[in-house]
Amino acid sequence: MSGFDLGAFERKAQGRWTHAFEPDPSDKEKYYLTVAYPYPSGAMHVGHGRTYIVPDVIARFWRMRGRQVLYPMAFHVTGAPVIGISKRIARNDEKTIRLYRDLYKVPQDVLAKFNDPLTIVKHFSDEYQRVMTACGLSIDWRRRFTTVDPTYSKFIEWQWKHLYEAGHVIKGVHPVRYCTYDDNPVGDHDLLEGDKAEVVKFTLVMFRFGDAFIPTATLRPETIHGVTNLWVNPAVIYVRACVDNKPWVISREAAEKLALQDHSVVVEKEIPGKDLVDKRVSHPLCGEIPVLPADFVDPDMASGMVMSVPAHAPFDYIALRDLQRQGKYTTIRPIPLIKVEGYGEVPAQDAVERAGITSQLDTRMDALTQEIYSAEFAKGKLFDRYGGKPVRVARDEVAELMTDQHGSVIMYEFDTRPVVCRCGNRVKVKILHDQWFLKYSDPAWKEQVSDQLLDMALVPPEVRLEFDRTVDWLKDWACTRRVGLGTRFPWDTTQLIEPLSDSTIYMAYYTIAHRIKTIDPNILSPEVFEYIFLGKESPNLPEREKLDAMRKEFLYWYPYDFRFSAKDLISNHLTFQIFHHVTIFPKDKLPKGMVVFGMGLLNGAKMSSSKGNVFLLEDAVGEFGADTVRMFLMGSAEPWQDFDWRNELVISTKKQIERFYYAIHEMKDVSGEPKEIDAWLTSRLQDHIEKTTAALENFQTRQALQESFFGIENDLKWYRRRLPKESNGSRMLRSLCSAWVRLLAPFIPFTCEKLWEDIGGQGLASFADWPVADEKLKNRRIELAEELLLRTVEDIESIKKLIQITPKSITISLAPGWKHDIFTTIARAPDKNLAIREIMKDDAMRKRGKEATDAAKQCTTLIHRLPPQIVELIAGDGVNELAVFEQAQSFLEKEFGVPVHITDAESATHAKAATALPFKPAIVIE
RNA sequence: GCGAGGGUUGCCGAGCCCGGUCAAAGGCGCUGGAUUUAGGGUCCAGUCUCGAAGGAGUUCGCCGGUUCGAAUCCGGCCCCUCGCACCA
Repeated sequence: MSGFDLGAFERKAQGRWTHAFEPDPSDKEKYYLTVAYPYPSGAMHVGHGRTYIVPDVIARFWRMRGRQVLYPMAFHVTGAPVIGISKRIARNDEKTIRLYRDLYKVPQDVLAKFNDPLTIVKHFSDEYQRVMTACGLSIDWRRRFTTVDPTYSKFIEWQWKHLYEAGHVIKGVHPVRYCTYDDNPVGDHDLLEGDKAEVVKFTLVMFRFGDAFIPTATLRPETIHGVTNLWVNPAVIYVRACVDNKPWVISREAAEKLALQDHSVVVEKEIPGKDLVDKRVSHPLCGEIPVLPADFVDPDMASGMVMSVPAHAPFDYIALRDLQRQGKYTTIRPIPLIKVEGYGEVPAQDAVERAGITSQLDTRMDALTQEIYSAEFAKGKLFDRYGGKPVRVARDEVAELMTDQHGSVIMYEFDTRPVVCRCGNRVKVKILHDQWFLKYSDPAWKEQVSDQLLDMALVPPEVRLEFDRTVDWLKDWACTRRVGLGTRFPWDTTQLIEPLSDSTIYMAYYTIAHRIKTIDPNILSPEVFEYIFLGKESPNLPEREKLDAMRKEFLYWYPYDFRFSAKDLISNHLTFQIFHHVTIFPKDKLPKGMVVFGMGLLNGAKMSSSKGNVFLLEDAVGEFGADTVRMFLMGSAEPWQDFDWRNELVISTKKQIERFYYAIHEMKDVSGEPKEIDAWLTSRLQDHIEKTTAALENFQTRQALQESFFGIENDLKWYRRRLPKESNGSRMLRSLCSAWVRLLAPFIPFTCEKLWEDIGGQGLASFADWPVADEKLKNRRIELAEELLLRTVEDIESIKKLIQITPKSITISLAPGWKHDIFTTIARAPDKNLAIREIMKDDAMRKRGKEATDAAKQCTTLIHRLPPQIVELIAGDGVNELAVFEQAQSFLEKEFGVPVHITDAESATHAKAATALPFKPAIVIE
């Protein structure tokens, strides 16, 4: 027998698989699955492994079931991340270098070339292909492409033409995080600090100040009626600036920000904050008020000036109180204007005093402010003299009034600060013009998507709700970028199509990817794609033969059957792709299903490359073997559940494969005559085949593995136990070997390829026929008999343990016929509680008296404890218990090493014998 | 805050949708035993509590309800994870 050597199996199979998984259209029914293609900016870890192995298992399963299976792969390289990475490497950023050199193990000479972003993606996409192949993924690599290929760009342009013509592409303005130093919008990954900050809309309330205006930013314009003063920071230098041709007094920072937000700003002169103290300002809605000094005023917050509402804002309240304690401004009184449940006349005072806050600098002040803000917004109502409306209504109304009549404008600002760019500069909010959007907010478009979702299979079913909510919630999506790699936006070639927006219908591109490579990109006009994908003829189409071949591929493969992706893509990619599909393709080419994955954990903690908490897939494959990695990942959780990689569990998985390997070798040449127990094993095998098949049809890899691996293994254990001492089984085991190897082939293909050869299988295991359960080989009666025996053995064991005597003999007494009658009557009774009464109406039973009622009660309990199918069988044809035990007598004597007697209860002498019930014989150990 | 998912016995994790088969699968860990076992392999047994007869008792985040009967259904509460956009 040859030894167990996963590495050798891998090398051998790889040789035989070359070009094996490159399907073309054929007469067979197709099965097309896709995964979200990777963005190759780093090495693969075991979490990626699962993402691609799950579809591979499914692909292999359907391939063995006779389908023509397409599993393609490509690389997504559009966008900005690699640009950032290459820049950081170019300037020798320590952290980045360490990540790539030490964790991803990029050789020094390769790393040196990483200042070019395309080199990075080239390097890692080659690595991806190498590692994916090492994992045994049955991918058609002929179709590999990247999203910056010129032909792909042509395809994207065609796609966008459709979107545009459908009216889904619109132009607008959009506030973004912006770094004035880099002169670019700032994405999450470019932030040093403040990634949680959100852009919020402030209303600038314009106070008249001599010939100028002082704008104060607020989220609560309705509180204008309660303003008692403005706050200015005396230590800050303010400026007088001409904003949109009107003089404003604002902080220096505010001047810069306003310039980014569609305002013309010309700074005229500086004004020290202290010079503004005690000046008077006015607003039509609150009259004339003074400007007071306060240290808490932050010049980097909006306009740098604050309107004070001491009755409703804790900061304002405390600042005013502190001044008044010094004997200043004692005539100013907070002006309450909102009634809110749970607070007194002056909510800010109430809250501050309740919390026992004494200082403006108390860290709880922000939380307190938030608390009052929320309470007033949710439950607050303005006093009748201010209109009596709920705050949530009044707020918008007042804002509108101010904008229309009192010169208010909107200013964008972050809700938390600071927000700092990687370059160290403060990030500001800029309004971008010429920003293009995909109009996902369009109700008609949404409805098309919702309709399509109804026709799609979603796995697991719980995600359907999440998809529905996402469609509901989606707003317009800014779909162009100024930096990054990608396809030029056709209506403004200075911009690029944003990476999520160029990855929505590429599953269709896979069908032609290998063929389109032979065509000059320059002739790929929209008409060409119109023909390939929609069958629309136009005059003078070039390369007609190639186009026809591509049209044929598309028609054969499309639509895809299932798309696999991680769960965090539901709120964007997975939903976007449906939007795009419904716009471009006819109904019969729309997606059919999606499978959504859970996340990966490493030793209980979230996997994260940036935190170094990853285990590289290539290392895992090298250390444990590809089959081990596959089987572990498939068996540890269902695809949609989170899984946890733990080395010690992986090691035991490897032992399991080894056990399987040797088990097959031990069984493959066995030649004994079949016995009764072979029929049992065969019958059970049919069940495992059925259940494994059903599980894989539902993408339950874990369940499938439980059935096909552990299920069969446990049956074999019982089987061996039941064999006579000298026997090692019958020749029937050979067919079990064949079925077992094929059942496991999708999971551990390398080992199975080797075993398939060893047991004389024809061709590749990867293309062998999937086992089919044979109804004729199922034998419920034998299974029931074995079940009875097994339960009795377990009972004997537990009694033996309890009584702790050395047994000299065991007597098994079977229940008499009349107890079987009772059992059957109760089992069939619709109401089991009334059945006893019915039974006791029978004369024969009544004669037995208490014995009969006891038996009836015990039967009722027993029936509730047995699985319903078994009860049904016992009550039906039943099982000849006497025959079962007589046949198993030598087995039982072998098991327990003492003589075993079998009697029927009526002829037994021991008192225990009376306790015998159907399917539960009395046991007497002496 | 909004949206989605989840809390099971030492751990991981089935089961809950379709209430009785559930003291609750499987794996891991631990304990004991067997084995020409190299102290790491394999096999067997045990692993909530009690029990010298296959049984009984208390468990499935917390509280309450429905039911002859609830880990499973309903209501409330607490806690955890993920997504919330211009980022792949």
